[in-house]
Amino acid sequence: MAVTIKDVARESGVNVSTVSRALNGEYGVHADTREHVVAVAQRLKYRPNRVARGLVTGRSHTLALVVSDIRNLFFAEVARGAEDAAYRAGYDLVLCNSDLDPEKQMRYGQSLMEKRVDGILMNSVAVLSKKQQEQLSGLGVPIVLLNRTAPRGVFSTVCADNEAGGALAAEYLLKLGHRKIAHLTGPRHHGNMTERAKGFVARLAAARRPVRPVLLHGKNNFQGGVELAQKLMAQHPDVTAVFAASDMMAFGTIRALMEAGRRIPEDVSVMGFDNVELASIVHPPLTTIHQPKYEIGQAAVEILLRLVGRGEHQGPEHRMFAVELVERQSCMERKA
Amino acid sequence: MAVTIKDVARESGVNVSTVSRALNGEYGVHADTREHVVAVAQRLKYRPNRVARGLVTGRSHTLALVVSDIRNLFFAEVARGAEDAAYRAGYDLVLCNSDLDPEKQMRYGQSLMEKRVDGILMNSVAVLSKKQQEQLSGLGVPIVLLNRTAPRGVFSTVCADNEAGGALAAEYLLKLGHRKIAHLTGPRHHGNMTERAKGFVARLAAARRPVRPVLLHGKNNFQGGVELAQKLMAQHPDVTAVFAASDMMAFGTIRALMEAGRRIPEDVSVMGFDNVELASIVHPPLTTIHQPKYEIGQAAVEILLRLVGRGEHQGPEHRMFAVELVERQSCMERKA
DNA sequence: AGCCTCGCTGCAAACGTTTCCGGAATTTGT
DNA sequence: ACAAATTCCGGAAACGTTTGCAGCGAGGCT
Repeated sequence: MAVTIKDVARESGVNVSTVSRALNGEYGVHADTREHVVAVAQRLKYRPNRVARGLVTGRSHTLALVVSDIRNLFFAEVARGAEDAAYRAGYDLVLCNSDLDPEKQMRYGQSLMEKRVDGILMNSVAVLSKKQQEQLSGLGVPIVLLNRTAPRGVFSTVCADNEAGGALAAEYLLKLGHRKIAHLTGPRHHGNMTERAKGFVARLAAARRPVRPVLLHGKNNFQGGVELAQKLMAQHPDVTAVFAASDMMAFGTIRALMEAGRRIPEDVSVMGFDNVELASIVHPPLTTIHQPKYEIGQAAVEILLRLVGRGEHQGPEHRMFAVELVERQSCMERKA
Repeated sequence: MAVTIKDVARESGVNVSTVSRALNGEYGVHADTREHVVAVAQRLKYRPNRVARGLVTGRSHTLALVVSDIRNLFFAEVARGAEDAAYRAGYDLVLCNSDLDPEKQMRYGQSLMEKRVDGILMNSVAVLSKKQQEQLSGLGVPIVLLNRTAPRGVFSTVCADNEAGGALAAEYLLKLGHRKIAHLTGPRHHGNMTERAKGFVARLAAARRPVRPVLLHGKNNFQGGVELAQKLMAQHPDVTAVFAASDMMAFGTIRALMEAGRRIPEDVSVMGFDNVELASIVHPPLTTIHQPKYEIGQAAVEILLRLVGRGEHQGPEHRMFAVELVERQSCMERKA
């Protein structure tokens, strides 16, 4: 059915090896024959079978992206950055949704291994046991993580400066005069969010008049924000500012607060983290910490590509992106 | 390095063909030997090389999803549905972002072909020329489209009942007593949106007192909504209701209208289409037409799987999902 | 003029599977 | 007990490439 390299060889009167060399731009083939061969190949509409090629070369020219859920705006943005970079390099990207389920994550690892993907881009290995992590790193395929909680030295990482972001938020809220402050964050041991919390409380503690925020853990999505905000109002009705660990959580808290009759930002200031597109759309427009999501995805595959380039993965690489505060209308000075 | 089927064969004292049969659950191998072989395979942690398998079977157990942009919430949701279905069937999904660029779309087609993907899930072929469409369908791989504008009989399709959705919107606005109505839609010849418009104007025309809406074309995103709304206010300041062809466009129009001092829904009612998660989050919560995005993705790969099952693609399949109106707070009765 | 080198090409092995085919061993039928 | 049918297994080809090796002719060097 499909036209193979043999057809091209027969049609152009040379050996398949010559065809291969001619088409792959290798040295050692006469200009004339090369020209002739490519002409024939074009005429026959020859398309090399990459599966066969992969079998002998050992590379599949495929990368994988394992995230918890592509519907999460953050990951969608990362995915786009990653895919663009992969496309430019002639690689393609298989998408996996793990829901942070350890079992699913390991199954993906195995399956991707069997497919001989050249590299894996992974959300996080925080939910995995030490043994599972070793199993993953022992797969022999370079892995870059989107946070840096993992044991250094084994996985590469690329992420935003979450800790600095948390500090930025703290500074801003402090500057506005807030003293009763809450931080609503994701599950315990969530890599990136843990760092945000760390930077946040550290900076608050380092203030001239230190403040200790109330800290609540919950789900990292809209509903989680709603629930935590309700809990917060019940337990600490006097807080005047809340920093949510993601924009989606911030949207949820805003919703819950407004439904309870609080005005944003007059009664309580709310900050997010991520700066997803909707942060500027929603009302009130959300003050948040921007992290370069697209660039993170892009950088991750660049690292991956470099790693597959030099065969046995040498030292892992690490890259961290700066974050910045983007001020909108969800925060204001504490009323005197 | 990696353990192959030969290692398993040697270690368990049988031929590779027997190992293959034992592991793949084929008939014709004694229960005892099978048991022994799988035990050895497990001990050696044997993982079959799917590339090699793919070479001989001709199937890669890989599907592809090509959408314009995964950051579009609609596609993210579709992608998740598709990936879940693929995962269950042991397939994986490669992600492609076409930006609706014809050249990029064709390059993806070629590349996916070379990788021998078993099926392709594609956003739309509306931007492709007739010749390009034929080229795609001639690739020999089943393709299912996410709209039904394509020449029937060649591609399979799955989509929501866009036309009915448009009609639903019209009915609702009519019921609320609106007479000055606008429809803000995407580019001309955008498959799904064209149908929405069709259903919308048809239903308005069929009313007891027919109304002819003003129709504006623009970009299908937030910014497009903003621009069209501004244009609308300049040209037709008297409209009391606008139906945007997507939620993102609706968000944009709401933003533009509010910035111009119009109140939603008191001064003008706004409807969307899609019912993305944020439709309920935003203020005011958006009245919109719900379409089952996750299920669409899911159904699409189910069709694909069926198609690859029966070798030469028989007749293409078509599937259409019902839509429904979800009423929130962005619309109200026209003031008397 | 002979030898070496070098550029070009063909041959064949290899990558790791699946699967067709045939043979041996075992069971069934009469 | 013998032919026939059946079950189980090994040999080998095939899938479509890449690539190491060797051959061969031509040209440059001494």
